[in-house]
Amino acid sequence: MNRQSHTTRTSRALPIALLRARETVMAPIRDMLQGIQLTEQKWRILRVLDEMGEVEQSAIANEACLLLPSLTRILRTMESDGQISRRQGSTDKRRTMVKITDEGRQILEENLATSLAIHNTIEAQMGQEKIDNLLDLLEELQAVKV
Amino acid sequence: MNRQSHTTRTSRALPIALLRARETVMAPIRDMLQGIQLTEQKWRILRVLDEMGEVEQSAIANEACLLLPSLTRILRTMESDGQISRRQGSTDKRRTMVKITDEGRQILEENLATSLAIHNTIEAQMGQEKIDNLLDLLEELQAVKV
DNA sequence: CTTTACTACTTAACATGTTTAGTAAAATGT
DNA sequence: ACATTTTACTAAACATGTTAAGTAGTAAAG
Repeated sequence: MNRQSHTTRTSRALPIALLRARETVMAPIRDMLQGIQLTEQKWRILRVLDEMGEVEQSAIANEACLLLPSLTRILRTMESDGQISRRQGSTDKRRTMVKITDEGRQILEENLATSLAIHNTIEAQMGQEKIDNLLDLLEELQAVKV
Repeated sequence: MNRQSHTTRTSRALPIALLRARETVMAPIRDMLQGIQLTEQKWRILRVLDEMGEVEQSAIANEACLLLPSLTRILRTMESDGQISRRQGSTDKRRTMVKITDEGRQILEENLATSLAIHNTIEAQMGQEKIDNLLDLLEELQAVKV
């Protein structure tokens, strides 16, 4: 009995395929981030905050794919590093409202060129059409109810 | 000046889009794994070993997207739990050859049905054609040189 | 109005991710 | 043969992932 008789090849299993593809894309981004003392997670948080404005932590957790316990710790250091600011919610005092600071926004701007260059390298090899197609499929997969 | 003027929307950024899609797919798989005291990483290792037979650790790390230091620790507990076995390489004594045990294979077999059911749920909602298309694009992205 | 549930976090503990440094074996250069 | 470099890991330190438990504020039910 063949080894693959009872499971799908890992290269055709969605979770592993998504992970491997992501590793390819992240490798050069991680190189960029190492130069500016920022982790992948902090970069994601800055981008989400830049996009969403002032939001509560649960919203960041959802958008940036982080669990609240991780977020609590990460935001603590980002606040003391001056990249984000926090305040208690005015109507609902359970909530902590977070926004990006000018310093945080500056980090994004300083690394925009590198970030775009990485994206362009990938696009040059796969073609814009396929990238768009892939992004559409990923958005659709993300919306599936499981 | 609009907030999105200098960056791509995060939903159209490959790293975040890949991560979010993966979270959707992994959620029910994590539920399954919690019932059998197995982490996502150990599940991935078992699947890779089942597919590849006896291989060195570096090969597992590549295929399962784990770094060697993580793998060292994880395999230590998997060995003591009887899910894998290790031996020193015969020709090259630097290598550690790893293979899945019958007990490890049994874990895969016991959870195959659940794993397939999850895949089928997703396929039912997106359609097989789109899933195949997505997997093709992911394999292609994975092969890009960055 | 009070009790009960629920929500938005925080804390703690342990597993894994990630980087740097170290070790032993193998390959390479001279 | 010898020194040098490379390879395949392992160890340690710190950040993050993940689960379970706890806290305070809010909403719902009676």
